[in-house]
Amino acid sequence: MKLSKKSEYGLRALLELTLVHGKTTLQRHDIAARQHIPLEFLEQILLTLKRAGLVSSRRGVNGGYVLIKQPNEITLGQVIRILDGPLAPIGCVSKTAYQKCSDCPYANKTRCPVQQVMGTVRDAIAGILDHYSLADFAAGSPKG
Amino acid sequence: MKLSKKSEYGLRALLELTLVHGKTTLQRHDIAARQHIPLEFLEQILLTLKRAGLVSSRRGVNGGYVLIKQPNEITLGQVIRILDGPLAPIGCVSKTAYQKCSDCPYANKTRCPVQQVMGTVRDAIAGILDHYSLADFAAGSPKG
DNA sequence: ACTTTTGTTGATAAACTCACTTTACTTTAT
DNA sequence: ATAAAGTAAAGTGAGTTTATCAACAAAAGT
Repeated sequence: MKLSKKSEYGLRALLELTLVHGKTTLQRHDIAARQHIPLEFLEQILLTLKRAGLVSSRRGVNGGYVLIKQPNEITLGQVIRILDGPLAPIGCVSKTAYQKCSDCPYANKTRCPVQQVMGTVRDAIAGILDHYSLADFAAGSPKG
Repeated sequence: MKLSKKSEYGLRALLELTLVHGKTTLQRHDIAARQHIPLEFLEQILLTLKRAGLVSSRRGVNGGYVLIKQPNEITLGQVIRILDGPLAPIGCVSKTAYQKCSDCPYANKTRCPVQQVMGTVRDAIAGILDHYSLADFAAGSPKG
């Protein structure tokens, strides 16, 4: 049940971009310095976020990164799915990346107890993370 | 945000023990066969559960494993913590195994946004898993 | 006593993932 | 041209996951 460093750094990076959204761009090393993220690892993460369409960048001397969408249009759930994969604790309860369990004795039959509980866990996690936007995140609001 | 095979197998094994609780004991290979768990891996898991005081075992010809506590006294949260460690997505929001983040720019200062959200996620997960007992699990009830 | 059936323990290991690092570009502004 | 920036892919070392194997220890039945 763990969040990877990759996702954590990704969220922190997007937080910084949210704080300057509409005002200026931020360069890799600015983000890295402000959030204590290893520079080269951060590059990788920003690149993934770029491919996913969350940020855009400009090369060259006065380049840097900017958010491509409005902060209230990006949820933490989206970000974590991009960087870490599905939120669900187990493939057979994922809604965005369902995978049937190959060797489960309950597979395709009556409903599996594990599937049942983990389904509610998934819904709880997604319920929070998919309703919590970058805007909420930056504001530090306790609930989405 | 993933559940390990170890925990999944552990839950499935305890499920079988719950189903026969008070009636009979179950041997390793019975559990393994019923839930499609690799036998030697299962041994390891049962041993961990034994050390944690959830099950006991008897050797010899009519030996096997039994639950040591009542099924409604064991929660899925306990089991997963034993086999997988803390439920919290990140060390600094764990209640059973807190660890302060070493290199977070918000460490010890004002409350960290990441910590804030992940705290609510932890509470949601623990809220489900710590109120869902093996008895509920075996009954297949949709809510704990 | 002896043998069989079982559980216990520790060592080993393949496969994979995580968290970076390195290297080699390409683009842009001046 | 050149220096500052981002792009891209591959490499790496440590650790975790998911097992497997073999030797050992205890209990039951004969």
